[in-house]
Amino acid sequence: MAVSGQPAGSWSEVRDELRSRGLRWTPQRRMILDVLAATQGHVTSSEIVERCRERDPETTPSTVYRTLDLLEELGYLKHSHGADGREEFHVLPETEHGHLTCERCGRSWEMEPQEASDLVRALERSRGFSVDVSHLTIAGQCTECSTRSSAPSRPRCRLSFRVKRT
Amino acid sequence: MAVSGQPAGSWSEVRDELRSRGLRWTPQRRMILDVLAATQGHVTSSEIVERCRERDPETTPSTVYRTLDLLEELGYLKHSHGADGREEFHVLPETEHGHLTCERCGRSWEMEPQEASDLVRALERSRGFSVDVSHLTIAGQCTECSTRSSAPSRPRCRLSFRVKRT
DNA sequence: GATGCTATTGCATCTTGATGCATTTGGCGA
DNA sequence: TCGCCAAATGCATCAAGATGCAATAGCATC
Repeated sequence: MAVSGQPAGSWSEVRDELRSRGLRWTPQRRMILDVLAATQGHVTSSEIVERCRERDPETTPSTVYRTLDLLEELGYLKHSHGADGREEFHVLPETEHGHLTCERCGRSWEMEPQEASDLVRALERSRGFSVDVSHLTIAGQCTECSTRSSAPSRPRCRLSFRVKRT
Repeated sequence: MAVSGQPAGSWSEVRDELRSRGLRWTPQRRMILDVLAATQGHVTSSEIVERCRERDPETTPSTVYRTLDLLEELGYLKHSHGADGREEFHVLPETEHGHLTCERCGRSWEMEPQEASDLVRALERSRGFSVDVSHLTIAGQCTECSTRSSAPSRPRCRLSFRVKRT
């Protein structure tokens, strides 16, 4: 796999890796990579679409989505879920981390892999299941919300999932 | 809160609970509850919409979605995420459980709360965060997929999240 | 039984993406 | 440099929901 810890310069390999797999280096992909290279931390796919549109208003969203999918398959990106619940990409390399989201106030926090390590090990041992921590988003209630009011108030965010149907 | 362990008969309380909160008992809600009462285990919202349509082809999807949201707020339903990744409702009372999903083969398994109890306790202790296990879906790779081929094959399902924007 | 207030419905529209297909175009081989 | 062919793009369309709004209709009261 291509990226395994290099700093941002790794984008320059993408072109070669694509070619070596019989895939193509197109102007659209180049632009999307430029946008990603100028990005750090979390970005939602629609943010990326917007940023591409700033550079080229002709940008087709589906091309962007497909490219993001491809880059994730190749290991240059990872996605998880932001505070607002939408798909969110992590531009690699970045420290792996999961997320906690409060169902009441909607805030979210990053979680070090080690915080979940017991779970990870337990599932590994008992089921041979290896957890993808960076994809993990744990919903629940944060301290503040659980202490603030004990009334069963309405959850502010109802998370739902969608999947790429293949 | 209304439901706290009663068997299916608890649906009959819904009407009264709605009224006591100044909410209304409408034919549409009645039908949706009939559908839910005839349901066990997991159902996706669109399955519920379909079943409602079987009874009354006039059913408006948004009414169903809104009713499901309401019922979840009232504690009669819980949602999480199915193998195909879409929103999935658990008709309560049901044993609380989380889910594991394999990112490669797409299968999923139920997980007893106790399997996650270390994590739950750790987060409770360190952050006061109380995990909503029944909402938890852990992505990763199942034994079979991790042993079957070590090649970094393409993940078959890209999960994404959406949230009710309030 | 009639009335009025307001919760709910139904409709139209929006959003985030996924997908099928015809057309275009990288880029390898000659 | 040219041509070819599969990969990629762009477009149109679909899908699951969310949401704003005007019209409808529960239901508590009289």
